[in-house]
Formats: sequence, structure tokens, C-alpha cells
Amino acid sequence: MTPGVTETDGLRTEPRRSIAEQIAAQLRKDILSAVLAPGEPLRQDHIAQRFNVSQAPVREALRQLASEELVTYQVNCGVRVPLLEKAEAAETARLRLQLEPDLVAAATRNFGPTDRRRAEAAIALTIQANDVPARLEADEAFHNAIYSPAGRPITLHIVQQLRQRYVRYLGFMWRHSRHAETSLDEHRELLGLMCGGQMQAARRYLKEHVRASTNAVLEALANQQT
Amino acid sequence: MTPGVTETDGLRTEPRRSIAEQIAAQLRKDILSAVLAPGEPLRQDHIAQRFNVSQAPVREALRQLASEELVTYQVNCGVRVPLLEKAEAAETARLRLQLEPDLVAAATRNFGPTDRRRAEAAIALTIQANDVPARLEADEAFHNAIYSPAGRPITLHIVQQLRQRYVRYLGFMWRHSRHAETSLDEHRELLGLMCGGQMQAARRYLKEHVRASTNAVLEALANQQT
DNA sequence: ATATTATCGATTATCGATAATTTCTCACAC
DNA sequence: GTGTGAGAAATTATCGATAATCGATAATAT
Repeated sequence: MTPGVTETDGLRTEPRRSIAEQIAAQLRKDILSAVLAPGEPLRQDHIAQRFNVSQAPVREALRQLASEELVTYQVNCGVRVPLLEKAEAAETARLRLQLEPDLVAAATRNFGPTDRRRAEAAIALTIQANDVPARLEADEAFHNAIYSPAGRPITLHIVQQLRQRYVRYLGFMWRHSRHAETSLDEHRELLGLMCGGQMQAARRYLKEHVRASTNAVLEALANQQT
Repeated sequence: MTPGVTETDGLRTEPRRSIAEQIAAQLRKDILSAVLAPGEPLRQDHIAQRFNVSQAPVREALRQLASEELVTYQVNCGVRVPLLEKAEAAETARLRLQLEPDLVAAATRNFGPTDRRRAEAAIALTIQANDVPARLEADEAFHNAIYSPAGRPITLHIVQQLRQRYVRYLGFMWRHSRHAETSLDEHRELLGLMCGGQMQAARRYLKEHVRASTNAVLEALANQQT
């Protein structure tokens, strides 16, 4: 019954996902890409209708998202998408600057040809991506590809959380200013340094990459009214 | 049931907690204090019976705990308490060393008399605490008291996650070696430095505090077989 | 005898309905 | 005009029951 090794015809290689997880994944996409706007309340029965399921898995999905702080949860008052806060963006940026350079340095030490292929595949995905959700997903894939070889799963997990937090602000910047397209070249450059084993150079380059990106976001936030 | 800060009955100052949250809190305590042992499977119907509720809130609680990585979740295979892993302890220690010194330095800058009272109250709780869960709770309260003034809620949140991860290993050490009682004096000393505004000294002191504690844990793990 | 399939019991995942709680509305008193 | 409280409507939280799924074991074929 279980497909086993056959991965050809679109069958699942990874463990099945429950309805709750699928719903959480879709809502996460919608929140990160601002399809669900900051401040918007999420009503359980609406979501249940949208996915044609009962409320139980919806509630589980919402609790999952709440623990990621992608929605705010108040007992008996439902959940809503949190507003964008300059302070949150600034603190997230600070933490990313504190954690990601070390991660990329450690990853450079272990970087192998498989990792390189993964990263290049992610860059290819970035080029193909034409809408915001696809672009975000490709970006995520690239950073996972270059961070995973560090062999620090917990750090990676935390960085993923931080980057996920950051994504909503990144999207905001994309919508309100024009800073989108520089990162692709920067990704290529960074990957080159990592493949060449240039640990310190890669660390410095990434730090600048993150700094530039977060500065642009903070600037966009300062200009526009949130 | 829970002694301590019980206010006049009927009136709740803080927002009511749902059954799911109460169950999550209790299970969290049980896991952190190793009442639920590493490797132990948690069956939904048993938990539901234990708290006299249906399975729905239990599932929500478990999903919450899974997102904190206090339990592992596999679709259709239930949850269990994860085993203790030396690598996890080591990486958690590294991250704590990377984040907590900065946090305590920033907190020292803003440290006021109210914060001092909170910290001293937590120390008093530590002295009174006679069992492991109470001691863990008091420890948590102290660190929150000295970290909160930094005004970095996200960093604090992440550090809380890391410390929570660490707690299971700390308990392991307490059970397998004798390193328990030094931290009280160290807490007093650290608090003195913070009240005196000695930012750099506080940072260094905390770093040593964390380093000593994590070293002891890693040593205990290396000696005993996990 | 071994490998493969069918079945059973146990457990998780989901559903539909009900209870509990909050929010809204609006009449009413001041 | 404004505050207030009762009741209605809307929404969340929980329940009890059912469906789906897994692991183990028994049955069958080769």
C-alpha cells in the first residue's frame, strides 16, 4: 500500500501530512505573502469552510501558527494576523546579524558538492519564480541550502523562525520600495565564496547581505506609515 | 492545587487559560522535571482521562508542545518525549553563550528598582523551593527578571526556548552529579553587578555562569550513558 | 520454509453537535 | 447626550462519536 521507493508519479516520499498541517502550511503562506493582511482576524468557521473540514484541525493549525507567532491568540477572542512593528523588525534584524554570519562560516567549513547543487537549484528556482510566494519559497530554499551544512539544527531552526518573522517585513518593503532584485547576484557571489572555502570572506559577505536587506526594510518602514 | 499566587477566587486578573493551555502547562512541567521520562510515549486517550476531558484539547496541547520541541510528533504514530542528545545540549549551550551575555548587558543599562525587587523575589523563591519543579520555576523567574529589562522581547523569547530545552539536561545533571547549589550565590553576585550598573562585568560574569553550568551538564552527559 | 497478503486490535485524526463565552444592540434611565 | 444592563447574535471551546490509519499477527501461496 505504501508507495515505498516509487517517487515518480507524484506520490508522497515524505511522511503524510495531516489536514491540520496542510492548513497550517497554507495559512502560513497566506500570512507571509500578505494575502491575509496584518490586523486581519481569522475566523475558525470561515477557514473550516474554505478547506471543507471541521473546526478541529483548523484549531490545531491555528495553535501551531500561534506558537510561531504568525498569529496572535487570545482565549475566546480568536486569532488575528499581528500588525507590523518597527521594533520587531529591528530586533529580528539584530538577531539575524548575531546568528547568521556564524552559521554561514560553519557551513563553509563543511560545504560539499551536494550542498552546492542544492544551492544552485534554489537559485534556479529564484529565477523562475514570478510571484511573491514562489520567490519567498525559493529564497527560503537557498538559505536552508547554505545553512544546513553547518550541522547546527537548533541554530538553523531558530534562524528559520527569525527569517520567517522577517518575511512579512521583506514583503512590505518589496511592495513599498524597489529593492527586490539585488539579492540574486549576492546569492551567487556568496555561494562562490562558500564553494571556495573562504570562511571569513563568506561570513563578512553574508553579514553585509543581511545588513543591507534589513536596513532597506527598516527604511521602508520608517518612510511608510505602518 | 497550585499554591502561591492564588488571588481571590472568581476574579481573574490575567486572561483565562483554556483547558488546552492548562494541559500543555502541566505536561510541560512533567516533561521538564522528567516525571515523563525521555523516550516515553504520550497517549492521547490516557492524557484525556487523566484530566477528565475529551481528546480535542489534548491534541491542541500536544501540538503546542511539539512546536516547542518538547515532544516529537509523527502523523498517526503519536507523540513521545524526545531522548536526551549530547549534540543538542552542546548546541543549546553554544547558543545560550552567544545570546545571553548581550541580553544581560542590555538589561543592566535599564535595570531599575522594580526589576531588582523582582529578581530578589525570585531568589527568595529559589531558597524556599524544595523540589525540582519548584526550583526550575524559580530559576526561570530569576532569569526572566534579569533579562526582561533589556527590552528585547524576541530575544527573550528565543532565550526562553533555549533555556527550556536546556532544563531537561540540567535536571539530568542534578540527578547524576552534585552541582546544584552553586548557582544561588552566583545569582546574588550577578544581581549585585547589575544593580551597580556594571555592564561589562555583568556580561562577563553571566558568560562564566552559563559556561560553568553548561560544562557541568556536558560532563555529566559524557560520564553517564544516555 | 519463506515471503506476501489479509485481518484484527489499538490508536490517532476528523467530524458534527453542543456548551460556554464574548461582542453587539438597543431600550431605558439619568 | 451618555452610560448601563439585559438579551440576542456571533464566535470560540469542548465534547462524544465515527472514520482512517498503523503495527502486529495470522493465513495463504509458492
